[in-house]
Amino acid sequence: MKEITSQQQRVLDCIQIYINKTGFPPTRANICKELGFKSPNSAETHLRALEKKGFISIESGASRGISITNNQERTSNDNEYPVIGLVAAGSPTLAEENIERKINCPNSFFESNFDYFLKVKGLSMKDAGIMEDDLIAVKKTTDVKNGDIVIARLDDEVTVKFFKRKSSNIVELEPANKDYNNIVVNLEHDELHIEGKSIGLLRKN
Amino acid sequence: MKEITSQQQRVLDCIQIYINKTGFPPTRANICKELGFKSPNSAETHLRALEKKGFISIESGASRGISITNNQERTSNDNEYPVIGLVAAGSPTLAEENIERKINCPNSFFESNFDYFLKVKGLSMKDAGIMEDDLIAVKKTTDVKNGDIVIARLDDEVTVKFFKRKSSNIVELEPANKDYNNIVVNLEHDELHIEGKSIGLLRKN
DNA sequence: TATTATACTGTATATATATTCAGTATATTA
DNA sequence: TAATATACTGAATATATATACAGTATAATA
Repeated sequence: MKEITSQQQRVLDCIQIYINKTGFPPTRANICKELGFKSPNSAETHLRALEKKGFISIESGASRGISITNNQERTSNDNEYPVIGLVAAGSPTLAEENIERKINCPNSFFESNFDYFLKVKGLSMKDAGIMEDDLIAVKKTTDVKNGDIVIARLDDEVTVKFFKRKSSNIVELEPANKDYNNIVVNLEHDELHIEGKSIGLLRKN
Repeated sequence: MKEITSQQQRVLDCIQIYINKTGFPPTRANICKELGFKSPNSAETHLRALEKKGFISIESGASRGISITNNQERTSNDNEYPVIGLVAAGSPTLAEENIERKINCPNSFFESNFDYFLKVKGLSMKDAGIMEDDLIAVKKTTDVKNGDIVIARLDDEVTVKFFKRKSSNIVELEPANKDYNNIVVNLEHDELHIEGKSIGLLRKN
């Protein structure tokens, strides 16, 4: 996010105030009237500058097609949670390219704090009520107990399963669907990375 | 606030969703496209009806000059949604004694507005990923389509099922669990009251 | 029975609006 | 020094949009 000039800030404020007051964004002419400009092109150029700097987005051709972008600063706010979709092999889960979108959600929404939403692929946890495209609230931790629903990484593939420690060296990842088999992991040979555990679920019909 | 018809509700929802998605209200043409109308006047007349009933206000002459009226109910509890547990026979669902607690949640959390969370009892919708003690986000409406997950009241008992209209008089309430049977309702003899439909789900492990 | 509300299609049009082009001027950067 | 960003005025225009008008049809209400 680049620097904003004082005039551009005035225009940005004007847009926000107008939306708060009326429920819809202003036209170029509205902005001119509010700020005392005499040409609609004054507003236009400011809007284009704000768009270029990422403060707003403008839908081409649409009247009043201005929307204020929720920028990174607001995102770092404590209740914008990223939604992680398909995780590219080898890339860290929370890498930029894996973030599908963000969801605003109160911090104390689930029983415990969590770090991101994971979009579920497949039906391997169907009998635990976890369906395709459900969003799992994931808490990043390696402190997992038997019976926890964990997000595990095996050979660059991310999977959601029940966690079951069989012995000091053997861990089983157990699906909740009889069409799938348990994944037996021997920690001596295979690298198992526990990304975190599920502490809740969100579904949008 | 007068009664709203199902079509008017669809238009109102469409406006809210459009605003959530784009940041600004739709034009008449936008609404037509979303809802399949072929004439802009279809949208226009619905908008005028919604305005007359107080659900929206329209600024004359302004493009996209629609704003959704925040009525008293919505204003009083900003985003505190009640959790409804066991519903006492014969009592209205949202009666004080049925409210277990409240959950703070952004208004635009699910795709559409909703009215309360219903705590699920039993496993009759297990194969749809709805488990015991899950919280269903319920939108109060009688405008339901085949395949919708509806909250229905039959003989003072509240149940969550798939909705399936078989004929003008026959409605089937279909569980998502082969251990349960369809409930066939003959509207001539039995009284079926649709409380609303599920628009999302929340689970806390 | 007439009236009103709902729910549409289809056409037409005045005007609201975005957007381009032509200028002027100042300050900053390469 | 040339180029670029900022900050405007003023005029012109294609088109996006609200809105009226003419219909059709059904259901509810007085």
